[in-house]
Amino acid sequence: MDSSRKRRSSPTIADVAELAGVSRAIASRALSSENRPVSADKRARVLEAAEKLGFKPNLLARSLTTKTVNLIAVIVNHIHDFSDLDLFDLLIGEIQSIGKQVIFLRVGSVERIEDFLRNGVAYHVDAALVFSDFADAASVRKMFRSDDVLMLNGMHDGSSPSVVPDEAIGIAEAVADAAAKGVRSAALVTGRVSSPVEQQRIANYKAEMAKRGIRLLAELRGDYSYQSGRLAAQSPEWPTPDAVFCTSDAMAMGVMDVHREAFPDSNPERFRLYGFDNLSLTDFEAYPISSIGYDKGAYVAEILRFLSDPAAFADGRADVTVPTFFVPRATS
Amino acid sequence: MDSSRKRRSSPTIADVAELAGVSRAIASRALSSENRPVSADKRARVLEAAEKLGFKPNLLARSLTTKTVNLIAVIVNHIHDFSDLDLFDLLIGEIQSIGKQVIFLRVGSVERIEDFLRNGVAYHVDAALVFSDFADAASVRKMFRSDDVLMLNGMHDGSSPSVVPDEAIGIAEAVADAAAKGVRSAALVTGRVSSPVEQQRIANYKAEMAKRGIRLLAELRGDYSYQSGRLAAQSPEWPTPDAVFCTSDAMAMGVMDVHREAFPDSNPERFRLYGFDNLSLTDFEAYPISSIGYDKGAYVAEILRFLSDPAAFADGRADVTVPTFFVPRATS
DNA sequence: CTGTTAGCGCTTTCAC
DNA sequence: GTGAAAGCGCTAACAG
Repeated sequence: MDSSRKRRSSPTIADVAELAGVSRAIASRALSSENRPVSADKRARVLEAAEKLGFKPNLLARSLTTKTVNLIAVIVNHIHDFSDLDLFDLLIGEIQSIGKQVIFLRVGSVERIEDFLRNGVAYHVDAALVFSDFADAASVRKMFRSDDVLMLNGMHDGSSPSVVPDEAIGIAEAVADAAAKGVRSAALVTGRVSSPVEQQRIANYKAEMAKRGIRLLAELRGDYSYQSGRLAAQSPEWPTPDAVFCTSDAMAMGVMDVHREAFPDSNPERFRLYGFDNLSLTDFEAYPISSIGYDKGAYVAEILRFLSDPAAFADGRADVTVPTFFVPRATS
Repeated sequence: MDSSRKRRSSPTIADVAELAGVSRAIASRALSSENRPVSADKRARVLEAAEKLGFKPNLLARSLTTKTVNLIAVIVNHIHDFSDLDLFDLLIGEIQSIGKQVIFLRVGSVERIEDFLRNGVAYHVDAALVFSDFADAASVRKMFRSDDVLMLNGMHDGSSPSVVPDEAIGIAEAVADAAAKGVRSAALVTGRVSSPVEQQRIANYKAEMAKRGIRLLAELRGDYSYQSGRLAAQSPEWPTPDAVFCTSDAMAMGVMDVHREAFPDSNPERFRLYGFDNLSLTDFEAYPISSIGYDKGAYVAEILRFLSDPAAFADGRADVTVPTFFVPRATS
């Protein structure tokens, strides 16, 4: 009579134990992925019972005792900030392959961060991967009550580790390529300068250009978007440089289209064009833009290394970098 | 002496209650978003204590009793299947705005689905949104032990509701546009025909073409990608049609590039070109492809309507549709 | 190896 | 209004 309790909701481990004729503890052990001590026959009985009942553990309940949820928060800006979709496809796949799940937090502004902080959703994740540059490490640690925060937005304080592409390498290669081809002057089309990554990127370009004796004729400010690239190219301040360096491929596409339009038959091109990000788009024939990229696999591998042992990762004091490289295409 | 327990981990509701000098039950009620009965002064004391301690409720523990986690699973294929990023940006934002979070499940194949089924991660979500066409409704319901499954992949059984763009409308408009411009013959470049959505899409094109007296000269099979569009256009079977209908914008881009290359000066174009998806890419000057799209806001609104009251949504027996429309651009 | 016993942090009866 | 107490489903001691 009492065995008919738990009518409608899904079977619990207690049901499995009862059916198998063992204690809950034994059932728990038999079902555990780790190798807990259980006699062979009881394990078999438990497994059979679980199968028969269609038992699925309640991971929330489990996490209450184990203090681990197998949930990773990925914090991004608006999603079109993903300069590279492939990266996230790879990342999510890899995270899943180590048995964890990804919970996406889209944080389009500083206020939203405050919002989450106040309402406290999605705490208790095992770790947080921060791509959004609206969040600093301290805020995120506070937000998730966790020290396992990996900064991927170019920011880092002393306490949280970070992984960043080493942009200096690719930029040096690109500028060297230009110099080798006789470029003496250039324009720089930039993105949101509020971002520390962007500031560093611009500084790298300037340093390399100075080193190679390339004169900076103008610095046009965009926002990484195609439209902002178009606007820059149409701006009255637009100079007549030997080369144009854009801090995003989308902006380079905009620049390219404006000039295709203005000088439909210009052949050879009026300037050498360099983008940044190495979007898969640049493999399209209409936008064969030389760019700067990095090995997504290596990058994700570092992230996974962090996830599988955050403490060890942080131990390596310095922030981890992944090298970038220049990818020549038709526009240079 | 005992008040110093709970040293390092985050404060629990018991800590708050203790500091406020009330019982845990009172603290729970005072902190609840619903209006539970608590005297004003105790509520104030609790709120103050919570603030002071930086208390954040453990949502997992809460969900153990409330049976609701405020977690929505979004199940996708590989991420580049997102024919439209904007959609997911919008979707995640909206879901967050109703206080829920998104957990992303990337399921690249049927085997992966089985995998999840066995390991049973991420159960107990409140609802699942299925974009992946590797999962049928029954599997997903089983997978999540939940009836609150919304099919967005074009599949549906009798039990789970669905939302789909009504492609017939936009396709009819596109074919009508072609017919009005004197198109008498056409080629069709298709995607993965294993997908039911694609099958329906193709059927729609054929029906409309028949209706308008447009002859189908060839049906080339691609996989939605740019490269497959290029391949189709280079195929020996490529006819000389008045128009080319592609079931994705990316394929149309590939077709366009191949022909730009083959006939650099062809002006007017040798055929009218129609894509599908209305990618934001088609706003780029280099790919001004006429396409078929739908209102993402309306689509997401329907999804949200489901999320806020799944039972009511399912009540309206029929599957919900969102109209598509033709978006003319330079290529038609 | 096994079962009993405590909880994890929170909400919710149910009496007062 | 309030608090004591009973769980939610699971795992982790601790004795046997």
